[in-house]
Amino acid sequence: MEPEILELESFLPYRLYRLADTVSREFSKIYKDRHGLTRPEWRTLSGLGERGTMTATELGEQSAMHKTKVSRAVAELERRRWLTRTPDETDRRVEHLALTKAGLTAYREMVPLAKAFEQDLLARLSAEERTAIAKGVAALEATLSAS
Amino acid sequence: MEPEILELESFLPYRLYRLADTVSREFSKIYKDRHGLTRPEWRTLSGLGERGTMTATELGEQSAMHKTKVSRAVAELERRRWLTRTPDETDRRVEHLALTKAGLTAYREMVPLAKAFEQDLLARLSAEERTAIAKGVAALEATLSAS
DNA sequence: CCAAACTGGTTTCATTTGTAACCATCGAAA
DNA sequence: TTTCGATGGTTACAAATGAAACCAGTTTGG
Repeated sequence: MEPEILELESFLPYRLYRLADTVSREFSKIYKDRHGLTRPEWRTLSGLGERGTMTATELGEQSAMHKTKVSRAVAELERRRWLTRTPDETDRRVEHLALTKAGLTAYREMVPLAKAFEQDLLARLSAEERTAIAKGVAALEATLSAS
Repeated sequence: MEPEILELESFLPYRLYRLADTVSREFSKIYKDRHGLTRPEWRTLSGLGERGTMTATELGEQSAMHKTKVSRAVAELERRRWLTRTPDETDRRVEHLALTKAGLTAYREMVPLAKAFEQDLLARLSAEERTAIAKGVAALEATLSAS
């Protein structure tokens, strides 16, 4: 074990990134092929589908996107008429976003595909491995959100 | 549990991506602040520092980068005189890349910082949590490289 | 009240990225 | 051999991203 060498293969930040990149790339094929969505657009669709109504700021918090990404994704989904904006009654800076019928249809079509993707991935692991990844990821999330 | 809703917060691809993004962003500050490196440049430096000599293709495989990223990173490090290219004797398409003294110095400066970063991250977890993340990530890596 | 600081959201501009086309070289098969 | 498909690597172009400036509206402290 030479101290001056870093083994990239076992370096956690690198491994996490590569893993997430691979999984995310694979999954993105689904919404890209299906609807030509970008990741920010998919997350926006997904967030609104799940929660019903959100503001752009809330969307950014929920899905860990920079506000410019949210802004552009919302603009694109609006252009497709997949969502509408409703001005807030009391604060005129704020807009409440919600999916249209068309947006909801697309979302409902995506949900089973997303779940199937996750299931397929997890099905290749043993029960202990599934527990391990869940526990490990949760632990890291916890420390990172704390700091 | 409504079947038509996807909970983004517990969706593995999303969680992995967010986690990796957060960690990677945090870590990138180190090499960005220090040397103004991009991620592909850091990986190239790191790969060559670890292995000594590699071709661009090998670099791409080792660090999971598309060949255009490798190409550009190598060009930049060469511009800085952190690496040199040596034509292969028998195959004139291939170049063997190696760090110069300056490149090696930068690498050696980075290694302890990278290790400290990883240690700090892992130190916030319990022993079981560390085992869990290692096991879980390894299991996912294994199934993904298999498929 | 009113100025200053702040917040929600958009736009601009420079940088990074991905895709595909490309050039040169190599290897295999006819 | 010649030719044709694969391979190492670069480049060109379009799309995605991040940082910072920006606009409008809101809050706060004097």
